[in-house]
Amino acid sequence: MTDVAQRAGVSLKSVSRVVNGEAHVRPELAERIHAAIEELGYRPDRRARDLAAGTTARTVGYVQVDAANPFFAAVYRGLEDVLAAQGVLLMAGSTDASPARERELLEALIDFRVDGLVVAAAEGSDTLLAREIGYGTPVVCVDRVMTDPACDTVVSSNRGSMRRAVEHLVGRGHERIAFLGGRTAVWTAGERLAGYREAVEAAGVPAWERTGVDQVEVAARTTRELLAAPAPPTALVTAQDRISSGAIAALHATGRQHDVALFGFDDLPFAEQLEPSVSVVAQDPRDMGARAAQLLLRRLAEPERDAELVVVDAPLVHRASGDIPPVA
Amino acid sequence: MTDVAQRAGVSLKSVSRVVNGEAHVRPELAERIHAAIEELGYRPDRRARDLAAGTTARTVGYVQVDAANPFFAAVYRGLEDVLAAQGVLLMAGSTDASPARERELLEALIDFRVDGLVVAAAEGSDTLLAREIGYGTPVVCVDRVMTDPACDTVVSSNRGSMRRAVEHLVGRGHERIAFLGGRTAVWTAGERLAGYREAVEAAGVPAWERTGVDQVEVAARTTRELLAAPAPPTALVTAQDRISSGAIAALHATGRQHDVALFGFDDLPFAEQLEPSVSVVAQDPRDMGARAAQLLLRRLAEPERDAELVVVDAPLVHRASGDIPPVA
DNA sequence: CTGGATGTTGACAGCGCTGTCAAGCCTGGC
DNA sequence: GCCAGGCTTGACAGCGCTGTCAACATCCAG
Repeated sequence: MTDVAQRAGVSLKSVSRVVNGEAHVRPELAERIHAAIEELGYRPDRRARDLAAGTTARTVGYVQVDAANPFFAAVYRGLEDVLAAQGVLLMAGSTDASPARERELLEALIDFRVDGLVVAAAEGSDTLLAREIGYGTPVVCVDRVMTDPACDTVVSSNRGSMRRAVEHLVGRGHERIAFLGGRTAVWTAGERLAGYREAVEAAGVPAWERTGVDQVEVAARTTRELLAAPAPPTALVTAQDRISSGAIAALHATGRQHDVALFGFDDLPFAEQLEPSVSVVAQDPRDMGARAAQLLLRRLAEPERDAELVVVDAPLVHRASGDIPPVA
Repeated sequence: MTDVAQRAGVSLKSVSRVVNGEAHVRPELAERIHAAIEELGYRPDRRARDLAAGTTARTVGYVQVDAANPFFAAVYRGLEDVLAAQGVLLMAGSTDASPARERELLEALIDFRVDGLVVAAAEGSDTLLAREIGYGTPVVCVDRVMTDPACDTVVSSNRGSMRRAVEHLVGRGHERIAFLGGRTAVWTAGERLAGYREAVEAAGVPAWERTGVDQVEVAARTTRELLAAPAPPTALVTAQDRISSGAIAALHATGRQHDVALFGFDDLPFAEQLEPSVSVVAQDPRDMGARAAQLLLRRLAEPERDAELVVVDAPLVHRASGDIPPVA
């Protein structure tokens, strides 16, 4: 900037004025400055500007479990959809469910003085987050619920949708419905399990639970074990996309895909084209991201408002696999 | 920081020393400062630190077409895999193939003084990018090639792999092989088309090209049109995942999936479980991202080295759909 | 007990920029 | 011709931090 000022033969302040489009600069002078900027390829330093003006960086930090996972990628896109329109940039990182990494990320983001944080990482350093909320940093939780302190939150209707999916299976006459779910320490996993339990209890059919499944391969192996049982389940409920993938792979590999009903949580690519097509509870992660961004923006505008909980309805998408009847 | 210094009764510089773990601070003093930091919940401001120390922000900008697209999300993850280990944070944005948005993003990223840029957006403001390279900003192109000035680049073996896929189809006896590709202004789309042409010309079978297909729905419609022709293609080659998705949907919807051979570019979720399972050229975008990050890191270390072109081999994954013979 | 080496601390300038404020200029109305 | 009022410009301080350097304290060898 000093170079630009020198080249144009003006003071720093005049350059600053031109760069920021302030009024009160003689057109002739402005032109000279523009020329100097052009020749030097000058771009102002946002960090210095924000520091000097006391403005925030207009950036938002996004902490997710895994950027390559379609769910989180879609949330990211949803955030971006609304944030980019406001000129807000995203800084993001994956935790791979490691609390240490989450802590590291959160701290790095805070050190950069992001305007707000969106956290889509189910487990982890609640304490650090709680503290940060205490200091007034706007935080929105996605797909995770924090109660102390309360925090703006966006979640799907995990429990209710899962319950309805299981009820559908019950309605088709199933009595041996196995549930494959993730680690129950994860809030959403717990909710979905609870939905399953509500449904089987209400129907008076036995609960058959396998939790702690968090990889495709484990889901496939578990499915094979289940199918090999003397009285195997006639229906499978898979509590998230990776588990569905594993179960579908196992079902196809053993040729049982037309015999065992399947209801998955999370929509799947090619769910329509698979044979049988697969019934799912379809979350809309992009929408969740967009809502999270809106919540964040609103909190930025009104810091004192009460924490808001947005529950996005995740509808059932009925396809063939959920309508397979129980075999005798 | 001033608050911390006051509370601990020391100078700013001592706090700075403790925060940065410099030597030459009496343990007792350090402890007092730590206590003050703890009580005040102080976190240093990275922007101010970088500014004062003249260090870079240790951030990398990633410009992609669409964060929700699995290919770009995987590249992102690959970048993160190697960058996070170096304590480098990513700032990313989607362009949706809009040059204006790309320009905006690039400028914003530059204003934040990122250490380097990774660009995975096929079309766009080469001029701005070229200029930035001229100013010495490290830039790595992924899935796009820029020649003037040369720039570190990571691409798949687009042309060769596509040629081999078509050759495989030819080897199975196909003579009516239709190609569904994206907009040829996009470098990768052009390369894949070129690979197709090489193969059909060598085999002496007619070229049958449909380009400019860039949405799932368009791909599906085009596929239906192709199949409705008097002498429909006996094999389809789809030049990217979204086109494959559309073609597969159309094939299944019309019940022709077992009659028409299909070879797709980009691996697909459930490619194995679909019936028929689908043959593809499998790019490894996560690896591409990792290599891009390595290239960037290397250039950061040695700014003067020649631009490097990394071609990642994209192997053919033979499954059932590529082996369907031509119907008479 | 002295000198030099080493350890500890803080004052101060300055990173690139903006806010404040005052100085100098021009305008038009009387 | 004079002055109030507005326009244009730049000097300067300071955002939160670090580098430099000088001041002072402490230690040990001779």
